[in-house]
Amino acid sequence: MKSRVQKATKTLSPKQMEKVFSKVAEYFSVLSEPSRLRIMYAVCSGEKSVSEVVEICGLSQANVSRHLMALHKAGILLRRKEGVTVYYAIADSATVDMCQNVCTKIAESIH
Amino acid sequence: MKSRVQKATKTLSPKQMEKVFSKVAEYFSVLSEPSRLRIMYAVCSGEKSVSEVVEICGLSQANVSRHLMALHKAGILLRRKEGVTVYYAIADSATVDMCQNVCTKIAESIH
DNA sequence: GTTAAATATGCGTATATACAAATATATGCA
DNA sequence: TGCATATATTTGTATATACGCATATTTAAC
Repeated sequence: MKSRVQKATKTLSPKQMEKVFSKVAEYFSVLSEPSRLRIMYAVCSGEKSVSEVVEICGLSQANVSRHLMALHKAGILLRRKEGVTVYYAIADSATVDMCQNVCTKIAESIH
Repeated sequence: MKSRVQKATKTLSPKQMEKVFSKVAEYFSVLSEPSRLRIMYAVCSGEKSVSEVVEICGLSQANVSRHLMALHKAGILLRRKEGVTVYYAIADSATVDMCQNVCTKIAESIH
């Protein structure tokens, strides 16, 4: 962590470092709920509407809506409105790759 | 996320999938606190004792102890006792790499 | 405008956890 | 044994947030 963070934050003050850590913590926080990971799993195969995610995940509409919004506000999902329907899609495949890696590692450790 | 997770979980039942998501959520949860990220930053440059981390991070001893323990229980840090001193070190450099990537991306996106 | 469908939001409750302060435990040494 | 140091834990309080339920908002069709 040190070298690359320092490279990216070479000119950052301790206060700015704190700000980065705070933002990174928020980012991980969004991914720290099983329901949201389920939703990510549903969306990562392709853009989905709220209703479709509700159908796939079996969660309540209110919860799905809120979780999708949280993922969107964190910059993890894109949001596109078409009529009354709202579609969400992965914003950055790097996030999905990261989740893939963690899931794989943990799935293996469970076996 | 789909292809690789499915590859790793090809034979997993929905219940087992839930278990994986639950574990992954716990994993991200441990990394979703600024204090713990600060501690990770301190430890990733090399094994550190609890007191050293207290000194570096400026957090209370009780908090550092608990955070280090949480990171250890999540499998992120190794724990080694030598006399009264307890040393913690990065267990898997992949975790640090992941934090590096996220930190870099977010540090760039700030300014 | 009225209605229906899709999505978002307000509110109350339950749960989780970070932190501070005090205390407990463990180890090494005289 | 007694004491000092290092680490861990307990307890209380404050804060955050997931969920269920009800309701509001938005848009399209009529």
